[in-house]
Amino acid sequence: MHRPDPTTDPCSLARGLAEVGDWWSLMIIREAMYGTRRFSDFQQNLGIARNILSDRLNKLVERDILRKVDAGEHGTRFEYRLTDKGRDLFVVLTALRQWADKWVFENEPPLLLVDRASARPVQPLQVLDADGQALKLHQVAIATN
Amino acid sequence: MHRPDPTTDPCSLARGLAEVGDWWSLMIIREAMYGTRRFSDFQQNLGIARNILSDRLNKLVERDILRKVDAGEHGTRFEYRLTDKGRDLFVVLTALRQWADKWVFENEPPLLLVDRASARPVQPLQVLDADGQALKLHQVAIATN
DNA sequence: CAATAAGGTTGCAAATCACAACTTAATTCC
DNA sequence: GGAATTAAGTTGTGATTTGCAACCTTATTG
Repeated sequence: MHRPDPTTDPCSLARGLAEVGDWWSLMIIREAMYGTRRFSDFQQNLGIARNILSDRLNKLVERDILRKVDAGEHGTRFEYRLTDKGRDLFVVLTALRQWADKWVFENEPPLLLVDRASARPVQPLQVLDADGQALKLHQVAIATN
Repeated sequence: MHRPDPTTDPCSLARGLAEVGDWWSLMIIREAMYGTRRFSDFQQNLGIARNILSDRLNKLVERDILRKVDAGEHGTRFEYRLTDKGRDLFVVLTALRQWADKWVFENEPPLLLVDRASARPVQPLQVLDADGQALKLHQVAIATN
């Protein structure tokens, strides 16, 4: 990927993509959100090659999205857990999930994201203005900070 | 990318990723949201190789995220425009943008997404339950539909 | 004390990507 | 009205990244 150096790109979208915008990274993050923590479990649940998994886990740890924790006292078993930064990707993954629910499955998704307490589906995400009004693409602009 | 065949994966996240989860595809979609429509303009604004751009544009058209429109009557000039499906990715890109604003730029993003009418920044996206209460990752579950 | 499991690393073949050059058709320039 | 330029690609070639399988090392288990 010889794209414009993301570490100097002023667009946060590009910077975000550079950190997590990769098939396996996102699948690992999804899996972590489902509760997976161990190398072997990621490997089996995702069917990913071990070297690729190793590489992605290291990168995600580098970027402070996962934390590598010693599990079992002897330094031979580890857990990879989401950091706050990683956990915050929940909104992003939810947005993509909802998009695909709507457009790929045409509103008949086989799996549904629900509120654990009430078992009712979560609301569709919306971009809101400062007064809480939903905004469409053509109603927004990019301003310099 | 030898990942589990996304066309049969019941997880909409995986299906969504298979459609747009690629650096260049997302940058093209971002660019399209900024108003870019022509092959040459995408090429120059993104600094992407022409064959890769050609490939990604074709795939995005295939997937009904962009529409290829004849501009100028003679079939030699074209425009690539977002479809409704493509435009709906606005929420996804906004979620990622906000995440990077917060975590990569540490709340000092150089560029800001604002409401065009009031020039005030848009609200941070939140996953809400059916009653409008914000939900955290650990409060949700996946249910079969 | 041999076998298995966890968590990797290494080597190699296959797929993907980037860059540059070429193509074709229309338009503008002189 | 011929020459140069622009739009929108396609093709070829080499570099990079990926995937798969095999190997390694340090516990634990039987």
